Amino acid sequence: MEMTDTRTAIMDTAEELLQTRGFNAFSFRDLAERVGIKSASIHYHFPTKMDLCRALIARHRQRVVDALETIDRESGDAPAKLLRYLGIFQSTLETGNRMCPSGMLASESSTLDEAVCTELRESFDDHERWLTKILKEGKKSGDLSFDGSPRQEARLILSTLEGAMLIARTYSDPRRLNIAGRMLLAKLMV
Amino acid sequence: MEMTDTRTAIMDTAEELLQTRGFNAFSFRDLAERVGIKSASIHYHFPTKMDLCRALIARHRQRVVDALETIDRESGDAPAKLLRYLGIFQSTLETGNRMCPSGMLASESSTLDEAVCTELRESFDDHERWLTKILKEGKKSGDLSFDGSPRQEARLILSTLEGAMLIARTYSDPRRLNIAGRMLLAKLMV
DNA sequence: GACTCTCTATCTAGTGATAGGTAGGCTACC
DNA sequence: GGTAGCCTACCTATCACTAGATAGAGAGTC
Repeated sequence: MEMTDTRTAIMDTAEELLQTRGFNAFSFRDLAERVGIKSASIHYHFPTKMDLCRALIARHRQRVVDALETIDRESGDAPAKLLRYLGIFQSTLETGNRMCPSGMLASESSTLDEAVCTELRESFDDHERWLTKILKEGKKSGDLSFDGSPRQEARLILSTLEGAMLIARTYSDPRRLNIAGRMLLAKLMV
Repeated sequence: MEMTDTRTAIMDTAEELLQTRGFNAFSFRDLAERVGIKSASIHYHFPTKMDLCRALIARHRQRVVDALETIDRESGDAPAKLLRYLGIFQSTLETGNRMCPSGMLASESSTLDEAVCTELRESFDDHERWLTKILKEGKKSGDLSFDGSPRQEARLILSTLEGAMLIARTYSDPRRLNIAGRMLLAKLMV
């Protein structure tokens, strides 16, 4: 019907395939069959597969930024915010054993456009900036305690969660991520 | 099967391509051109691509197990062993921005054989077993200190290193892994 | 109301390139 | 003379992508 509906359906389906299979492991035909159109029609909305990739990562970034702002607005102290942050990763993994889109693209980064890689790094930077802010906040208020710099601790948290997702997915066991997340949080609240 | 020179050359080249591009992002033709033979000849040594994948992961597992045994034999206390363990990951990343083979396959696991997935999980189990042993050892001797169970701490360490590799690779910056590794170690020696 | 023109969103049909894999032949060594 | 190792030549399937046609909606003109 409307351009927006189909475009959104393509992106939603592509995002699911990206998160479950990887960007190089689904074709425009896979996508088209699921959406219920022909593969040629996808090219009308996204001229090349890289255009689709750019759109996916841009939308994902925006959603993450929005989610983090919501956490800032609705949650209380730093530990509460971090707990909700963990929740994002957990619910991703629990929804069809999906990997974080950024993490998946990171593993395929050598096969992607430079423009996509830049956007991908900025996606990780979004997480890093927010975590750094929360860690500073928590240290100042005395709710969190850690030895490294907030920026380095932020990177460590993100690395751990991405790695835990990657491995938990291999075992199809979301509890692995859950336990890793809770341990991570416990170490910050000693 | 004999380990002829060609077979080894195929595996070495395939391993490099697996670690840099991913298993689904290189073809038998890519492989053949680099080795200096025709793609049909690769099928003589490895009938299918999955056979090649199985051989790669089996060899990788053996090498990891051997490397860990060497560390056990040559290194002193638990912190020294963990430091050398980190060195394995760092040198992998510093050699052409390579990802750990297991980590790369993990991201592609949904496109792999069940047999390969099983071997992949066992590969992670190898790390987990060794780390668990070292952590128990270090706790007993007082060289290491941590709150979680040795097994859970082992999983956390492996997750962090895999995730840090994944992200460091995206930035082409091995120092990110180095810093993550050193922070991880520092937290165990408080 | 009927006409034309344009735009959107899709289709059919096909491109050249490349994927993994196969059949059968050549050559050198035991 | 059998076999190991590699070759040429080819297969079928699929890839991202394109050209050109078509149906429908909307706007403006008469």
